[in-house]
This record gives sequence, structure tokens and C-alpha cells, in this order.
Amino acid sequence: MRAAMPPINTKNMSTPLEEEESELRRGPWTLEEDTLLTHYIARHGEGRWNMLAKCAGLKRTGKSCRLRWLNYLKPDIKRGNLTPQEQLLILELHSKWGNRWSKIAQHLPGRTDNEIKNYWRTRVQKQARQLNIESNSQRFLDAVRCFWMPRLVQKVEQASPSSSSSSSSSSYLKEMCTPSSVPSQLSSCCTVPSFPTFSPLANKTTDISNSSSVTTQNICPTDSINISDQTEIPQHLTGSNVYGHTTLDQCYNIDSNDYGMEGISFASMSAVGFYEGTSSEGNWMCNEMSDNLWNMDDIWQLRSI
DNA sequence: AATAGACACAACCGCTGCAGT
DNA sequence: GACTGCAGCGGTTGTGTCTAT
Repeated sequence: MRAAMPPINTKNMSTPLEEEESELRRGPWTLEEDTLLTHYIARHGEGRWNMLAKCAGLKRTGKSCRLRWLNYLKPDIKRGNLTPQEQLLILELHSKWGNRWSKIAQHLPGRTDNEIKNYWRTRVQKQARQLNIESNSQRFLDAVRCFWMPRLVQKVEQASPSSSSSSSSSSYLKEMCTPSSVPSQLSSCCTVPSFPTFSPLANKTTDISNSSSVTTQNICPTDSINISDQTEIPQHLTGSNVYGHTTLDQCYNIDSNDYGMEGISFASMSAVGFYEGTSSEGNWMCNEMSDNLWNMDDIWQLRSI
């Protein structure tokens, strides 16, 4: 546990200027401060934050006021968990722009750069750490594109099957997951007949992770990506748009109930070369990554139950 | 029930770029 | 061109809450 240190206020010295500064409040905002700020902005609009802070009678820096308004008080801020669509968009945009949080936030109405940044740091980077992959590495990017995003696409399409064909995030992903966008490293490493296209017209979008009939999940040691399943294989993941052609019985078994990251045995992955394989860099993901490994969305939902 | 550790997120800090003087 | 103040951005930290033991 991180030590809960009180914020060090280095402005407790006694020069006149610093005395003034020492009156500045820090830390959590009170309801009264929020009200003051909200009312002032309602009357005078936002901007010129330093002046605003003074005029509104707030003992805060302009910076602090701006942040409070933009990240918390602004009326159009969306609260609650990020939807699969939003997660999808974040992953996609981050793969494009990197840590340009404010730029990414512009494409997610109602979400702040701070929120997106926090999401990335707490959820996405956590998974990268657990996999011993640098979150800014190409490997991780490939993993996100190949496994995480498709899972989210499924989620999105399950959530809105009727509107999925016009879903912007869905079409985004279809584009992302077409062969042209598959990283060369990936396409060369995987004997993927064709990268999956996530057809919104697929009338069956069985969620492997949610299927009670699933008995096994697999980490495939072969050269092919395999997210197939012995019992229920989603239509859109098979047939003309296949991840792989390896059958289930060629793969390792993982307890079907272990859909959480926590349940995955990383040691066993290591045993088949998941971590070590720099010499087989190109095969790292195809060989050992399983669909359930990237079932983040389900994991988070389960965690919240 | 108590406690430690993990997690999530609000808030702060430092830096950069830009506009005004 | 140099200086100053401000806004905005991304990284980091502090702390309340949740979860596991």
C-alpha cells in the first residue's frame, strides 16, 4: 500500500507573496467551492481562470479551478463506466496517436482526458504489466488489435445488434481488423488464412466467455491463432473469416471457468514460451495467446459483481 | 471484525506553446 | 527579440473505497 502522505505544502514560508499563496486551498473540493465555481461560470462563462478564481472568491489557483470544471463540474460530462464502444475507440485512437489524451478525448463526447488517461493507466497498462509486455510496445499494440478489440467489437454488436451495421466504432474496428491494417509482424507470424472480419450481419455472435456450454479454452501452441472452441464457435470467427484452423484438441486446455486474468496461469504460458520467445518474436502472440486471455471486458464486469 | 493490499480516480505538478506587451 | 502570464497537456501522486485474507 502506498504511504498516505499528506501533501507537502512548500509554501509555508513567510515572504509576503508566499503568505498570500499559502492561503490557497488544495486538495478535495468542497460542495461550497463547487457551487461558487459553477455559479460564477454560469453567470460569466469560463476562461481567464486566474481572474475567475479571484472574482469567484475561491482560494484556489486558476489552474485548479479549470481542472475542477473541466473534469468534474461541466454539465456535459458523462459519468459511469466506459462503454465497450468507448473502450474500443480509446484503444483504436491510442494505437493511432499514443498518449495524446486530450486529442483522444475530443472523440469521446462527455469524457475527459483525465478519465481516459486513468482508464489507460489502471486497466490497460495493468494488463500489459501482467503480461510482461511494455504497454507502448508493438507487441502490446498487436495484442490489443488482434484480441482485445475483436472482443469489444463482439460486445458492441451484442449490445446493439440492430444498429451495429451503422455503428461507427464497429465499422472502425472492421477497418482496423482488415488485413491491410494487420501489423506485418502479425500477419507474417500467423498462418491466418484471412484476418477476421467482424460482420455486423453475422446473426450469431456467441460470446465464448459467456457461453455456459463452453468446456475448455485454449492456448494454442501451434503457429495459428486459435480462439476456436470445441462447442460453440461464433460464426463470424469461423468459416470465411477465421482466426486459425487449428482445432481445439491441438491446444492446451484451461479451466473454462477461469475467464479472469487472475485465473490464467502465466507460469504455464511461460512454460510454452510466452515470455521468453524473443527469438520467435513473431510468433509470441499467435502461439500462446488465447481469446480468454483478452477477455478484459468480461473480466472487469465480473470483478464489479 | 480487523487488517493489508489493490484499485480507481480526483487533483496536483511541471513543462510547453502561444499571445500580448 | 525578450519577457511575462496564461491555457493546456501529460505525468504523477494522494486518498477514499473495495476486496481478500
